[in-house]
Amino acid sequence: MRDTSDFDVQDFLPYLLNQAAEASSLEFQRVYKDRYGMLRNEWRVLFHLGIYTRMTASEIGARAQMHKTKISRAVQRLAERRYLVRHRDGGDRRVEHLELTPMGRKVYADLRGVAQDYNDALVEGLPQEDVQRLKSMLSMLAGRHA
Amino acid sequence: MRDTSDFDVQDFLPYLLNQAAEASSLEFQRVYKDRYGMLRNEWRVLFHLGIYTRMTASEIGARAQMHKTKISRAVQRLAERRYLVRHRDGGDRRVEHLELTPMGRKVYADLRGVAQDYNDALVEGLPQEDVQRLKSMLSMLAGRHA
DNA sequence: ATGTAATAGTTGATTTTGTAACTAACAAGC
DNA sequence: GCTTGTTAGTTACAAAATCAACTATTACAT
Repeated sequence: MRDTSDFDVQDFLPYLLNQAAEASSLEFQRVYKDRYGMLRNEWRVLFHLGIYTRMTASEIGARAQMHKTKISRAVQRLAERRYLVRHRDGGDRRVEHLELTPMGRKVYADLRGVAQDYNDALVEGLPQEDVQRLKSMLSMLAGRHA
Repeated sequence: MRDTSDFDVQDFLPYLLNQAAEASSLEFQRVYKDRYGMLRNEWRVLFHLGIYTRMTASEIGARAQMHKTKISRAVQRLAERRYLVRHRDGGDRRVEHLELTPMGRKVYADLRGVAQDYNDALVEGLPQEDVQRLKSMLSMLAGRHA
């Protein structure tokens, strides 16, 4: 039934990572989708603005490793829903500073709470030390060498 | 600059997992794309057939956690390129047993080699024990939706 | 045997993403 | 001043994912 080689899909790290990422995102994804009709990229932008209060699209792109077109469209939809506003930059008229509206902050606060609970449930039962090691390995693999 | 809460994107496991998964898949993705014009779902199906020699679409779906439309379309393209063939089932005429052609096996062997090397490079420097623990944690996270 | 449900896999309509080209603004060299 | 290059962000079109509906076949209960 098995190939001669001992290499299995389960040994291939990118595959395992994708499986784990998809499975672990699924349930939470449903929350922001059902509750606010948001897409993943919109959630990511919202999350970043919730944490770093004021960012440009490029800054979000650099930090979240998202392509600028994804950000552009996510920002557009979040702006339509009045979850964020765009501010001009004093010196550089190409730049837009993004900030959550009070409504956007409310949505963020709600989802952050869900995310926190969800995250806690995910690592429940695992030793704190293992979780810490997992996170640092994932950060390393993600390429931001933490 | 930071929100009052101490919850960061980097603490949210699904986010970290997605970042790591995307980053770690990128380079390998380019190989099967550039070398064989394959998509990720096609690579996944090819990989499974390379390992388990003979599977139905449903079996692949169950094992790889892929939706049947993804598999259907991936199989279609792989069949067009003569990387696999479909065999009738003796008893059940709904079922198709899939198998790689010699050409398909050659492509699989090539890509498996690349995958192995790539995987080795990814975990290079990390203690064997840590890698094993990472894999088992990822399997756990991939396995159960909570 | 016959009606109903379930399963394998495909197809079509709509959404979402990805790639590349685009506009607008700034910056640097001459 | 001009030309050239770079950066911020948008838009257009093609590729792909998603979701639901569909065909064909088998299973199961009455």
